[in-house]
Amino acid sequence: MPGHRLDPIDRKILAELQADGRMTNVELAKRVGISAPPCLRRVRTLEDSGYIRGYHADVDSRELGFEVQVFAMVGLVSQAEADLSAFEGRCREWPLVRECHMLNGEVDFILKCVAPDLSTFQTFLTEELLKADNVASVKTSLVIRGAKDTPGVPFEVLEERLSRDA
Amino acid sequence: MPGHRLDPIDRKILAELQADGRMTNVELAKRVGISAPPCLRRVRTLEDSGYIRGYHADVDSRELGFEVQVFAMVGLVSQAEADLSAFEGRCREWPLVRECHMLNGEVDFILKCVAPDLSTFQTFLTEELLKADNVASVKTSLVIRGAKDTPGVPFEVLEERLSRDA
DNA sequence: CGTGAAACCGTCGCCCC
DNA sequence: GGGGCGACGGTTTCACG
Repeated sequence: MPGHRLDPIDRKILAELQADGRMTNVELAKRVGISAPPCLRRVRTLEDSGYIRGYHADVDSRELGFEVQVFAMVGLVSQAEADLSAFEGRCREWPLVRECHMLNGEVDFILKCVAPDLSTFQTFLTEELLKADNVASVKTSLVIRGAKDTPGVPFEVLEERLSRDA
Repeated sequence: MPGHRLDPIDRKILAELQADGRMTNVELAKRVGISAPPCLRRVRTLEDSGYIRGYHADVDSRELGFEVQVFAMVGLVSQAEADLSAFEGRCREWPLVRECHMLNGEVDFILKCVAPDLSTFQTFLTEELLKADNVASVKTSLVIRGAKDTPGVPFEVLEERLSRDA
């Protein structure tokens, strides 16, 4: 249900499951201060209403052999809606592209890519991305090192804002 | 090559837990073709050795009230290592900054930020980021819409590469 | 890596406010 | 409406072969 506001217990549940997605329900219930059955009911409701999209193990991509991470700024020839959608669809099919966001300003899209090595990425760049329909320009920036990569959302900011508005 | 210490069962475990981090151990064991106890031992080993950094619920930030997502390109005055580290440390303390990557090329850092609304972000931009020590320039791009945001790593690419090298 | 057993947990029905 | 209690079945997690 859109617009349904969450109470403080729901927000605590989301914050706890974001921090540790494998927490048992009894541990979660203890932390949010209710007993297990109603806690599980709340979690199911949050899942069904879309607040929780899923649960994922956070895998270390570098240790697994993905040593290259690249941001690519893409400009298109045509910005007609059908052409934007077509490009987005292509991005969804490329496994090396992990994120694709449409931006305002001079560039049309930003892509976050990973690859096992530079030559794999360059093959993708020259053979796939640059040859794709409607692509006018691509500027790539290699990630030299990662300084912060926090999954999820800052609940502290949300709580602060809610208490300020109250 | 990294990833070589992992056998096919370990890689299957990682792929399954990345797709569904709350999968029960018995279900996971069934999918990878071994019984539950050794499967759990493998998972613990993968956690301890850093291949699995953690488990997180994937929370819908927009539905929670974070309606603004921004990429910020930051140029610094000094690129001396101490100054780079100092800036990275500041990014880690800003809750609105979810990711901070050091790049090659004309810009020094790319930041991915979220905020409840534009005015919250603009306050952060003008009062925090632009006033921070050593910051020379900041160019921001608002995310108009997200087209793809896949957590994790493309295991398909890894498997293809391993079989090609074999 | 597999088997068995014990402790724990997820889940349901029912009762309460 | 949401929260608590109790019980059943499945799961986690040992020790051992």
